[in-house]
Amino acid sequence: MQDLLFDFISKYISLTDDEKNAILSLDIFRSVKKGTILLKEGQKSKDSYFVLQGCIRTYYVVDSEEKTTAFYTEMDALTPPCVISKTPSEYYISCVEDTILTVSNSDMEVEVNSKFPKFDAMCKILSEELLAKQRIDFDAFKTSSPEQRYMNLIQNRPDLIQRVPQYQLASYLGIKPESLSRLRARITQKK
Amino acid sequence: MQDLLFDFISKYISLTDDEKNAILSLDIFRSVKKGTILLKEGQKSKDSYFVLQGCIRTYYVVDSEEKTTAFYTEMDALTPPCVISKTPSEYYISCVEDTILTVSNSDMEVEVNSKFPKFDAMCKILSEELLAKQRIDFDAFKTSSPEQRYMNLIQNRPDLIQRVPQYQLASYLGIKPESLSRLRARITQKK
DNA sequence: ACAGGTTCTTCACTTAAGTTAAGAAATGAA
DNA sequence: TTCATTTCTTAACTTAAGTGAAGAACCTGT
Repeated sequence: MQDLLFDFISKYISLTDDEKNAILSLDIFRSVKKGTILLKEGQKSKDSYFVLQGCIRTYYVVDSEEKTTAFYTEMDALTPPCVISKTPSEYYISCVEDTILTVSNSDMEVEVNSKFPKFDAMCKILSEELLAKQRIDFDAFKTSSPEQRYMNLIQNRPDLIQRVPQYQLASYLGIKPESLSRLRARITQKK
Repeated sequence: MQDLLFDFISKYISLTDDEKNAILSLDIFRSVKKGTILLKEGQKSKDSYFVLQGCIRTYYVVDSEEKTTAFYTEMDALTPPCVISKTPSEYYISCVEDTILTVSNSDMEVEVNSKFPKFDAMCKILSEELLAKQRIDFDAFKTSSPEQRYMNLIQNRPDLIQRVPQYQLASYLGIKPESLSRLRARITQKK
């Protein structure tokens, strides 16, 4: 399992065995059951996540309605905004499937980064890449209709459509579950 | 003018006079006229921008129609995704108003960052903060209707409504200019 | 001040999303 | 397996956004 993490890291920096052992000694691997809530609205947290297997989602509760804003699957990293801003979380994080992930808190990261400067360099590159990637996702969302967004999803993350409930997908696409249902019917008609 | 830049930097790190002079010697300040296009679709670029005064916008051209996705005003930093991915730009950047900004290319940054490690640290913090901020903006966009988005804009960036043409604001809100016009009429009715 | 262009608003009409409600299908636990 | 709960679909109706077209308001440069 940890090989998945090291494979990912090796795309950015190369680690010595010593460094790998230092990471392993942190005991950051966790296995969590479907439905587990990792973070609640109002909670403070210093934890960042990296998904090795499975799927987690972030959602807000507005007027007692869930609004899913993101899904994180294999090789996705998530540092909740509340960790950066040091304020209570605005949203929930829960497991869509049984999931294996790493949990690292920001104190640990400060320590590892000061011991291994190249790890710090990797984090910088990673967050710059994520910033650019997220910007492009945001732009694509803004400039397209719900139907186009759904088509994009089929193209770019076809697995999500299978592994995630429709009502969660709907708010991820910025619409209601009924609209997603209709939209899907419309598309299969066209073919 | 440069004081604005140093005031901004001082929120993150403190600079010695030597360091300030090193930055000034890079000759990064530019004054650009309204309408100037800083980056075109298809171009490659290594330039990042920091707006000291004025306003610039990013937009895509889809079916010969402009889709504005972001506005950058005083104290906003912009590193286009194409600089990170090292691929041709997908979008345009142009000046909404006469604007004073800094232009720094990624080679320069590598050099400055290796000379002044604390500058590198600032960049890391900045991109993490921007990532979190942008995530929150994206979530807010997804979970609200065009009307709510417009109300949010009045709250959070009232200046934009004054200084930016309506048709650019419309696509920024994810709708057509005609819809924005109606939406505004609807709101003034309600009051 | 004027002409030409750009930008904004309005209208009538079309299309799609929101809402409410009901029932079908799938899932999970006992 | 069965029952209860959750999730998904369908339908009728309401509301708002997209479209096409026209004219008003507003710059901007000469």
